[in-house]
Amino acid sequence: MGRKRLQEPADGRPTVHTVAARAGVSIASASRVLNGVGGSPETIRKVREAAAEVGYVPNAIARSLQSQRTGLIALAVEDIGNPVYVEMMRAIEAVVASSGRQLLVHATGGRIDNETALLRRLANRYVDGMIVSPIRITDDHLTALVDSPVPVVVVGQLGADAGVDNVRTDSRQGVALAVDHLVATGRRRIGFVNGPLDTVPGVARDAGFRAALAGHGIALDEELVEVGDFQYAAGRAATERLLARTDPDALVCANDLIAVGALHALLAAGRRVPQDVAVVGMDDTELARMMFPQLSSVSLGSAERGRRAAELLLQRMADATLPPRREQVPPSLTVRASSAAPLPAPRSAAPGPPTTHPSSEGVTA
Amino acid sequence: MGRKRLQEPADGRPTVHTVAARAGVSIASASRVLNGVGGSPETIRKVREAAAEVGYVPNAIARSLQSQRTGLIALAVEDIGNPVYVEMMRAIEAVVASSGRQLLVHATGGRIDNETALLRRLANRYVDGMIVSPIRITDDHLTALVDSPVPVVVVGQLGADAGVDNVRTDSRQGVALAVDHLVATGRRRIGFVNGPLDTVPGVARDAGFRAALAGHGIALDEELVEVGDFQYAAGRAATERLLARTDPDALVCANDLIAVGALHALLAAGRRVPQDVAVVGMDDTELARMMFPQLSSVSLGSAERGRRAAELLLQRMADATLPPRREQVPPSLTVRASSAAPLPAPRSAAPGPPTTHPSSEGVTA
DNA sequence: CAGACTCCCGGAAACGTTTACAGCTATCGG
DNA sequence: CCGATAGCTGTAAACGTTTCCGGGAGTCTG
Repeated sequence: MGRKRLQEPADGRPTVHTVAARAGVSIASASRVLNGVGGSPETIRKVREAAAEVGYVPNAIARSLQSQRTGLIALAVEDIGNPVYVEMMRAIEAVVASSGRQLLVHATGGRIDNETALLRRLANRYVDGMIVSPIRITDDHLTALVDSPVPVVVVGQLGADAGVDNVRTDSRQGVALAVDHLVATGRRRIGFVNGPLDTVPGVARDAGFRAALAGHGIALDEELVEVGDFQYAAGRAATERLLARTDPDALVCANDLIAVGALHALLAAGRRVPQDVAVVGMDDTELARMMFPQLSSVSLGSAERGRRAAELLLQRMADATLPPRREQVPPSLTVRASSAAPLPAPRSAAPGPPTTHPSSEGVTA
Repeated sequence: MGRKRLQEPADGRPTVHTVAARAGVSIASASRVLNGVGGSPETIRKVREAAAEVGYVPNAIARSLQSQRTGLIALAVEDIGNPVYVEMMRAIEAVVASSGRQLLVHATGGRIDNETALLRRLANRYVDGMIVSPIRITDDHLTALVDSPVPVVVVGQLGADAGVDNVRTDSRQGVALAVDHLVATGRRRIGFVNGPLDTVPGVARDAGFRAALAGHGIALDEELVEVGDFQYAAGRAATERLLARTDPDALVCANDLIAVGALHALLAAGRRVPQDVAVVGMDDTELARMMFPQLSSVSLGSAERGRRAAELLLQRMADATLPPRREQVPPSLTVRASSAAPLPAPRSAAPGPPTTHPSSEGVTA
């Protein structure tokens, strides 16, 4: 029997050639048996035996090169420490798993170059598709998205002309829901703790806050606005700065992490929540329910956005010729103890539970 | 010019053949230029031009098949919603990134089959190495670990004979630190809210708790022990059950998520923390500092374990012949407001900050 | 000016798998 | 008893890249 190539690679790991040689059959037969397609009983026995003896395990890279698919899907988010991305990830994971694929997550740490590098690297066929949720978007970035070799779906705001599938929400309206609720329950000195203004969500929420106040005919006192990043520590520090110079009766926070920081700062400063200051967070993550008192929060439908993004991606992977699609998930407010109505003359419905009973499940607006 | 193969694959994406043909050079030259090694100025120009014109992007899978490496490292954890894994991930990420590789995370959801499947799939060369932190370990699992085609490092308890690199802590001693502290500050009816007893950390912490109490000559009242899973909701529910039947003056919790649940249940039941009940968490995550009052917590050095695991992995990837190594990171206790000494006659040092000043940074034991 | 050396290039093999194709044997139907 | 057919097998090509090797052209040295 003339062997045309090395049976055992330097690596030492067996290949299909090793198995075939040992079983005394061709690599084609070996491959067929190993894939469970075809083969006579005798061949099957021999190949199985040989494979077991040498401890054969197929090389997925080689298989992928041949089949042009890896069965892997990637999700890139900036901060995996933010529970909102965890919820999104879980929703995506469910869809992805049900399609028989596996999900891999990468945290970009908000470093834009990192995210672009990831796109260029992973998307070069290591994964069959990708979902990214950027908070900053540059042109370079957008280019990388558009001519990615594999399908990409974006979760977040993106221009209609971007030519990329995307699922977004309306966080301006989300902020408006919070403001409306606070105004309706008698609050007037409403503060706002936002994330960075060089991020897409940051500017949207800022605009939403200003518009909502104006809509109620309330003049905005700039002292009531603070900016940090989207983290707990920044939210706490920003709130401390804000409290040092003025006296709000409510705080709208640009996400739940910030809201938790604000709550901490308020309680540490001796303010009662919600009696003295009402707090409303955003994203409606598990964290909001974990606090005491539980935090009211505006849901931006992250799980739903994740689910839809995953579905869009699977569809596009099945048919690359689909036109770019945009979907939108509406925000909704869940009122909990941190903003239950304490001030005189709450005109709206939603009487809310007594603030001393924080285990209430909240009232969705 | 005789073209021997299809220049444009059905896929439509350009390959190095496309570029070479367009530039009028061989694929060898094209490849060299694209990798920045060799080539005359003229050739370089032509190839670069051709590549840009057709929008060439290299196929990483094919490259990996040739080079036998992907530059990717995977981390598998059970619950990415638990901040302890986020911290571990950040530490790992830092090491991995500094080696020029990229980290991918996979959440197994604690489903053991899922984790094994991941091992068998990813480890088949999609990644160059893998760090896993399982909470349940079966024989099947262990087998998959041991004869994985790529290096694997385990974060967590593993028998010395397992033959796999691993980094672990001593969570029995961790629980002991918490109990010692509580006893030293005058607590006697110390409760314990644990995770499932079919997990490795679950049994270790249970054993640690019993041993520590015995060490202080305190008889264990079984009514003071509750079990749930390692999540917030379970911690809260377990604490509610516990409070319904008995009356602890302190609670040790098997992780921070449980501790947060316990804190919520205590406050909702009208107990003062720490005056009526002291609370100590475990893992010392960011969450502990976010609470009000801030939670005392036993650090199990997750960041450090992550860092070391990553280093072990990189070493093994460089030299597969290394003998299996085991490293251990000691636990340490950080005392914060939730267990500051309120009961009479605290014999130990660590006077602790007044409980009304929760922004203290804590005292490390 | 001859020989040695450098540089660049193209052909071809290799990475490990799947699969189209053709040939062979054995069985079946007429 | 012979031709068709079904099932199995092996050869070889293909996936897209990198890289070894030999040859040719140009440059430098003596």
